Amino acid sequence: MSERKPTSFDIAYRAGVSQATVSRALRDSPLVNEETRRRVQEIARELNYKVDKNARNLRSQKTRTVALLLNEDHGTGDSLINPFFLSMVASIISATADRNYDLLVSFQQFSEDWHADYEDANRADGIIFLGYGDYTTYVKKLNHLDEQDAHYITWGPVLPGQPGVSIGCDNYNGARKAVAHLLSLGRRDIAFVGGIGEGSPEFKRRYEGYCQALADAGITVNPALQIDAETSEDAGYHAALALHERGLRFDAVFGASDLIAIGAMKAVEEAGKTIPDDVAIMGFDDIPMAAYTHPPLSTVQQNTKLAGELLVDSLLKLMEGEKLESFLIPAELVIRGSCGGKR
Amino acid sequence: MSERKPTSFDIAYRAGVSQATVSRALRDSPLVNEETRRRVQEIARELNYKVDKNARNLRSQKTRTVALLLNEDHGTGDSLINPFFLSMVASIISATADRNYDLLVSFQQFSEDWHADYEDANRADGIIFLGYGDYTTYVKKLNHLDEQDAHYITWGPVLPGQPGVSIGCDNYNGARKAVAHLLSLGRRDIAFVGGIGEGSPEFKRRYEGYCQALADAGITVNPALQIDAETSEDAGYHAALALHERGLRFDAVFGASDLIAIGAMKAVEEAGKTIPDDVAIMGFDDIPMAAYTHPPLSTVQQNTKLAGELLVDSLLKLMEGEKLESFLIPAELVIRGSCGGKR
DNA sequence: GCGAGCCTTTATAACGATAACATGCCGGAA
DNA sequence: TTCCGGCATGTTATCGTTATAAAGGCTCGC
Repeated sequence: MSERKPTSFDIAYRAGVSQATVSRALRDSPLVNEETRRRVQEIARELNYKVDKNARNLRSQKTRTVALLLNEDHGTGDSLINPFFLSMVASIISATADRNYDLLVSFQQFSEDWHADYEDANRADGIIFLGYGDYTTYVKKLNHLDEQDAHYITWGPVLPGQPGVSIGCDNYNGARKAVAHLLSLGRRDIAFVGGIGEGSPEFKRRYEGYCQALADAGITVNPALQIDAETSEDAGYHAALALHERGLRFDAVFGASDLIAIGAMKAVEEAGKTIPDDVAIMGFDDIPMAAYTHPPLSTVQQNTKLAGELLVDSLLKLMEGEKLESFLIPAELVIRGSCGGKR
Repeated sequence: MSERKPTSFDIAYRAGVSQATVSRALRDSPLVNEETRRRVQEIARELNYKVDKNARNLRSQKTRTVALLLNEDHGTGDSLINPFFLSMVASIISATADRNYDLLVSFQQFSEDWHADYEDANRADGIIFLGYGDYTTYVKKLNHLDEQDAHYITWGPVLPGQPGVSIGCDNYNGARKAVAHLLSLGRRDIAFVGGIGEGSPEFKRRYEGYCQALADAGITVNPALQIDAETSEDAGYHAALALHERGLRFDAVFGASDLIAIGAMKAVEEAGKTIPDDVAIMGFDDIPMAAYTHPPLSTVQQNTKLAGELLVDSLLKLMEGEKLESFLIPAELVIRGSCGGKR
């Protein structure tokens, strides 16, 4: 077919103008005459010419590319990625495409030097972080990024003194609403399944919302009803099982995530209790599966579409030098069958 | 912090060698002395130097980047992406990261000139296509890619005379096994929900497997039991409803995809039938939700992890000039509750 | 003792664009 | 007529690498 990829020189030759004019014409520069521009663009189309992004980026020192770094243990076995993150990824792909940016997706794996690997290497103008292993070490890395004046945005907790700009879900009020709802249905002994250490500040914040809702109702929090679990179905299952084996009574389980809640459902049923009559279940995230569990899982919905758009838009603003504040997205309660009706 | 990004010249200066030597040393070229290499690499580390990817790519005309193009109508509303594709995306992200390649993800949207936009623009060395709208127009576009000697691989049907190399699921045998299983359980009137036109060859192939299984059992295919539906829960719901309104008797539904099957489940239940006693349900894909429906959906599992790895590996081989044949991945039956037991 | 050949390194030319500066032309004010 | 400013374009430098050619030094054989 074509001998060689056409360059701007080829177009310049055919159009009878200089190469610089071609470059300008193709970028719709006002410095070039309307008529010349049309001619140049016409020829470019004919030759199927496309600007070499590497050359452009090298010269202009911009990439119009955003990197998305996922922190998930994808290595071990075929452990699937958290469906909630997957929704976020989809939304971010959409949002970047809509804004005419390229998106580079990878896992935060081997290398730890994110900034160097992406921004310094001129592969991207900014980075979106999705997921953090342990929060404390994560913050250290983010501080390192700040020192290097990297452009990045994180999805996750919004805490005072936190490095960088973060977009997150209003975990506190979301959890509070959810627990308030359970209380309004007559539940009193509500278990909280999810780790609340410093390493997982979002769950902790949800726990605080949980505590506040109880306090609002004049109920004292029973620490024995809280049990740690990371966000997986398995962990939720085992935690709920352990809770049961402790011999504790509870008439509701608030899972710190849908996966946990779904695992807990399994444990509750295995213990011979019915959902929602004996035990009401409430989750957090609203992953696609939530609507399909039996009974369908009531949960706190995170708006992933909005989240993706906000992340991308905010990052672009940061890249333009704008100063931004971290931002919390309100969470909505989605009532399905698992929390039952009034009793 | 740092005034300016260090370049290979900075390292050269400190190491007391020429810039070219630095470049070679960092690439572990055998042309450079062991001692010099160590010194150069040491200094590079100290300065936090990273090769500028744009410069490198421009010069070497390679990007070590793969583009993943999704074909899904993400534009309209908040229609979520098919969960099956999402699993594929996750697997492809993993596979490219493992192979030390970068992955550019986008939607096939505005532009139609994929090759030009990615390979010609030197943004990627090859393209992975996931999803195709209408197959016939899709093939036309692929033919255009061939003319331009593009490097690409597609996920989807494997048909004779098809352009390029394709990796896909063994739809025919997967469907055949699934229907054979339904037959073995005593079902006789099995409906097929899914479009079987030229525009959706994979569903068509599944239908052929369905027909073959029936033929194997000496049952003549009843065309009235097939009804078109695109792959969405809604479409499956309405199709199954229509089937029911036709006044047809059926004791099983084979959905061409899990989403369709899940929609059909809803319709079947609304019609007052129980699953699986009155109507058995079988899906195809094994999306994450399949395990959570009520009853859990029996389905034909596509191995997305393997698929992603094969796609990436094959594309890399193609990029190296290797000739490859299209390949079908065997599909496994996953028996859950929705198809019931023997009767 | 001198050229051949190997090892290592330097010097210089791409790669294909954009940015900055210089030029030529034309019309209107002086 | 002359000069200046704006418009359209051309010229040249530059981005930071990798690739290629050239060159310096050192050993070795004759």
